[in-house]
Amino acid sequence: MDRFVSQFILRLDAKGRVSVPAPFRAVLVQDKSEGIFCCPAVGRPAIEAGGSALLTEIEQLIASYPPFSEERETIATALYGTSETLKMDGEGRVTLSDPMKDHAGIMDAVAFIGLGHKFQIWAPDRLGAQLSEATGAVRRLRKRLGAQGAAGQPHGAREK
Amino acid sequence: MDRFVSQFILRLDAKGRVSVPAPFRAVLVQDKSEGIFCCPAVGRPAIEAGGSALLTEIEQLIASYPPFSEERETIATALYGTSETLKMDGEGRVTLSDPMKDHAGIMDAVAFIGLGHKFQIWAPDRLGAQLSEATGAVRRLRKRLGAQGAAGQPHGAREK
DNA sequence: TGGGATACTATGGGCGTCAATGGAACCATG
DNA sequence: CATGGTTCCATTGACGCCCATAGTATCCCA
Repeated sequence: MDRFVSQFILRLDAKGRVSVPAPFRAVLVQDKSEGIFCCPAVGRPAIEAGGSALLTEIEQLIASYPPFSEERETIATALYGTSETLKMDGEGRVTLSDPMKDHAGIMDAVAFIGLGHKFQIWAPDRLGAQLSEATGAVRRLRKRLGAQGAAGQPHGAREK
Repeated sequence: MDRFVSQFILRLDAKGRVSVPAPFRAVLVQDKSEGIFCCPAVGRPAIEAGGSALLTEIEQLIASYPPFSEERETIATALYGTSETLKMDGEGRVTLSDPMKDHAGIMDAVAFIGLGHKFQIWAPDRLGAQLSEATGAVRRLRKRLGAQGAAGQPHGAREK
């Protein structure tokens, strides 16, 4: 298990703490991540979170812009400036900051959803809407790829 | 034996567990899969399941989109987010999650159907309708091809 | 070729462990 | 002294793990 998969709904307790799903913790420890790196998701009411893999991805995104360029400064500020590193307590719980909860619209429960090398944190009801929209997009994608008929896979699958 | 073939009807016990067919388990162990990776089939009341081959397939699809792109986020959310890795107990049984059972309409029994490098899990009654439809599709396909070859899996066999 | 023994699969149930959650004690800080 | 944050402990409920049973197919040997 070296990827973040599946989704989990967890509740916040009275002190605003929430348990990180055990499978996710397992991925993080083998990633050698002390804490959880996270930042607001651009264009979505969600929080990007993950270990060093996510950090590397962000670094590469920033590095793709020329040094000292306007865009690079803007991107770097938006991502690094709003990011935080949460640390887990002995029971594997973290406390989300108010700006984060505000960005995602999180009240008393959160949904963790795995995205492979990273994961996102949503307000459960908003994630539901996003998910149905996303599955619809995948269905359209499959149709466009010509994978319709009996149980084919999305890419290829031509009889010869 | 390195492919999933044939179909099996198994019952769920009181705790919601179901035995994975022994022939399928044999394929999974030589695939070095810890658990069974599975996700809802798009557009069908069924569950896609398999080992690392299925995971690789999804991974490649997602990797074909640039990081942080809108499409990639959407696809990853729909595929990774709705998937899970079931792990088998000592007797080769797994427990399907409620969302999965709900998606496939599974109540007290399931049908495993082999699809080569992966397999699907259906509610037995719904699979019957799907199968007759599929055989009809194959018949039409053969007619078009001149009624020779291509009588096997709908998505073509992979040479190894 | 037939009968018995054997191996294995599917299924049922009990028990222990771990994760999620709540709450209390303890330290730092103003 | 008050307050907020952090660490530690306790409960409960689910899940994983183990053993038991039955039915079936296979194999071996007479």
